[in-house]
Amino acid sequence: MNENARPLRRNEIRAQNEALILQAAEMVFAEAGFGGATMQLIADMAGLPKANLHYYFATKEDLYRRVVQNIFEIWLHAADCFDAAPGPVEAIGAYVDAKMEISRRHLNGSKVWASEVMHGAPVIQDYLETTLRDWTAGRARLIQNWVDEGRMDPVNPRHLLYMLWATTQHYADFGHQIETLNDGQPLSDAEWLAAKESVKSIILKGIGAI
Amino acid sequence: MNENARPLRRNEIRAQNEALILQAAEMVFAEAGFGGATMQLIADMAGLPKANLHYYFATKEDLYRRVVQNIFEIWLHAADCFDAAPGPVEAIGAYVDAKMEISRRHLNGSKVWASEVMHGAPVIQDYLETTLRDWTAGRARLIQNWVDEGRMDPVNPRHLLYMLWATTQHYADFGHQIETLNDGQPLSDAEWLAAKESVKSIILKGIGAI
DNA sequence: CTTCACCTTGACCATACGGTCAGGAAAAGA
DNA sequence: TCTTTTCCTGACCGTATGGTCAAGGTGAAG
Repeated sequence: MNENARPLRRNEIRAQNEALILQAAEMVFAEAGFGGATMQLIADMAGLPKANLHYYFATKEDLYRRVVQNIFEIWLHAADCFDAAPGPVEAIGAYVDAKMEISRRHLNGSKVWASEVMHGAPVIQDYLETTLRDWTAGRARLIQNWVDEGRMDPVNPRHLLYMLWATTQHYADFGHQIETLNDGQPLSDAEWLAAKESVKSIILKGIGAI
Repeated sequence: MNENARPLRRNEIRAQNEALILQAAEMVFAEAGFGGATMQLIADMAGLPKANLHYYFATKEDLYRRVVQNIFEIWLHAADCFDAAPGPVEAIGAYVDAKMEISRRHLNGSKVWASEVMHGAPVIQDYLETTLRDWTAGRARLIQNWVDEGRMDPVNPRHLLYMLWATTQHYADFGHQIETLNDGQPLSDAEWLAAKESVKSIILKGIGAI
């Protein structure tokens, strides 16, 4: 797999192979689910012998856990723009943009994440109960402040967050359905833009922020 | 498959066992995914020997297909209220109500459906390309009419439909996450009502229908 | 009662899966 | 150079899975 003539250094080898395996695993887990995924398939996808996977990741669960944690990090990071913004319009607008971009750029990761939660979060339950719970509480308070300041309608902050998650995540998880309804064509750049704008405008108007 | 001349008692046995198996299968497929589900587990859940499952459903795929088709019927049926309504407010309001009820009453079915679509719709791709495509085109036209008549803002009908699907489906598929963020408690009747009203009011206001 | 189609199930089978391991190759360190 | 550490992998193993089957049970039609 290493076409460059230059021999790789130790830490380079490890980093490269782990990344290769994680990428292949993300794809296979997204397409087949945890139960349907096989180490052999991931190995083939990564172009490595199966035994080599077990050298870097002891078990299938370990590998899966790493994939889930990776996407969780990205998912949570999209929240940064939420804090930097001066008001609901900018915050929610930027958040929708960021999450739509995740749905588009990390399609497989998004699916793995959805699958994990859907099956009861067997490996990241603790994250949900700590990191995510804290994050959500903080953002709900922020939204409540905007409500109290009269900058938007008195909506339930949690249900608004769920709506943001749902609408943006949908374009990844149900991307296949959307593509089928789009005459089998993936959404074009323009259509992605239209989707983003549609989501943003309906929600922002819906909560009385514009 | 149905023989009309067959004595009633026999039919009852078959109907009862098929229903039992389908219910158990729906639960196991929802919790473990297609790949993670095992016939043995479904059999145990149904209180029948494994070989008996294979008497009624030749293969795991057959059983899975039946589960998916069942929920698809229910899912599509929720559209009825869409047509009977005189305008966007009533139609979308009733549709959200119906779909939220499905998320609540058919939680496992909803998850199986989501999982099926997420993994590329291996068994119901033809439904997506025929029944669903037709249904969507019809509803999109209806919405466009309302737009043309000035009864709502000029939103993209398809993205509005995706938003309706996403927001309602989310309460099933990500129900575990929502429950975790709700201090580990399932949503109460009041909270389900609040969720429904929240979704309806934000979307209806967001599209300028109220 | 006899017959016959339908239902039931323990035991069994081939396969594929996750995981292991011994031993060799290659880089790093001395 | 020689030694140590890390990396690589074909061959292998125990187990669990989807699926089969033959033998026996059961309701009801004739």
